[in-house]
Amino acid sequence: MHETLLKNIASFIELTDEEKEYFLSILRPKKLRKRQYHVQAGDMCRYETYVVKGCLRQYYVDDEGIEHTVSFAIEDWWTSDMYGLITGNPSLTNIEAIEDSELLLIEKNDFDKLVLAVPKFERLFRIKLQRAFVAHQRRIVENMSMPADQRYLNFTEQYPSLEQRLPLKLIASYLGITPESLSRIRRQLVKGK
Amino acid sequence: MHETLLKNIASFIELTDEEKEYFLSILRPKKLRKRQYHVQAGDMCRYETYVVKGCLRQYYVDDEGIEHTVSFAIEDWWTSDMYGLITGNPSLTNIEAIEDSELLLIEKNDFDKLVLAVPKFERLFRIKLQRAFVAHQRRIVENMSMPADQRYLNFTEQYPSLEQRLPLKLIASYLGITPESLSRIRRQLVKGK
DNA sequence: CGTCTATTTGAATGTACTCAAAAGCGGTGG
DNA sequence: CCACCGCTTTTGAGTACATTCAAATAGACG
Repeated sequence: MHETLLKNIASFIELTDEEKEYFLSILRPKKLRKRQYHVQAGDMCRYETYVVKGCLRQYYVDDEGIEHTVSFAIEDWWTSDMYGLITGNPSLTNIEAIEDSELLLIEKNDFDKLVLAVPKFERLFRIKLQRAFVAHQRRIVENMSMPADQRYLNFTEQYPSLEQRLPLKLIASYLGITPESLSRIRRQLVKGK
Repeated sequence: MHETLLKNIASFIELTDEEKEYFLSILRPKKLRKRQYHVQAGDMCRYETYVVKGCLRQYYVDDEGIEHTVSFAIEDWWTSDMYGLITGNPSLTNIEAIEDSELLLIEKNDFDKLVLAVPKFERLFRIKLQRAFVAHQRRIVENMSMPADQRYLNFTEQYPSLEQRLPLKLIASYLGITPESLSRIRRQLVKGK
């Protein structure tokens, strides 16, 4: 059960059978239908989420009602409303299923106990956060330094599987452009070939 | 010695005297003159950096030679080229002193030993990285959803001390706009009052 | 099949950019 | 202490990329 998750973890830290069992015991499964919310802005989000199957999208809705995609999460990725999780405040973002999805949740309380009991998990998440840190910085710099067409090309290179699975509209909202613009960019790229 | 740093740490974790001593023993002081590089793109950056005094700027230079400020670090902040640090590859960014500065460095090797020996430090950095994660997401969303003038206002609210200390040019390169644009934005804001 | 949403296309608009030049400011050396 | 030099900031004019608004087309789903 949950081999992919354990394998993922094993690439960072080595666990005893006992620790594995403990870890697995705090996971709570959850299923979502396409278009269903996992977290809504205003909710208390008190868990980390691991995606077993499917695809989630985290997005922020601005004052004008425009959706800005913060992140996607597909199989073997983690997601959460980190803001809500660490501050205890209501979430600022929505997380919804783009496809029928199967998740594993770790409640904040269980998470806190886990990392205290088994510091290797503290390590695991520290390392994962460092990687996210780098990815975030990269995204920030790319958004500042590159025109939209190049950002789109980077996206398709970096996440080819996402490119396939996602509607244009959502990719546009991740890249920070309008669907119309992305449509035009794609046309130009096809023509250019 | 290094009371501010210890106080900062104490707000996250409690250390024994022995642990404090161990921690302090691995810190390496470094002084920089204004305009001096701390890290240059292409260097191996093998340390975390804590700013005792002064101000650093981390920036990326794109293909067209334009500088994009990734982060600032003033007193009691940490900085590093996280990419170089975790991959072992040469840095992609430059870190330079904007003012005469005093730093404390933790070598990667020492850091790795530290967090293994004292998991509380693993915890400390995990928590700090979570906060950085939230700050990064916020910056990404703001860059996507707000016009430049509002982003500037947010910056002045969020970092009033930085606003005072930094030349316009550097703030512009952090906000992802040209110095000319920021100059015009400031004029508009003064007029608007 | 019909409805609803996503995508494409067009035309007009706007925000921020580039290029160029002037004014302001700070540091350095005579 | 002042004059000069270099860098920063301001201002102007023209431009470009992406946007908005509107409408047509295509696709998905019941």
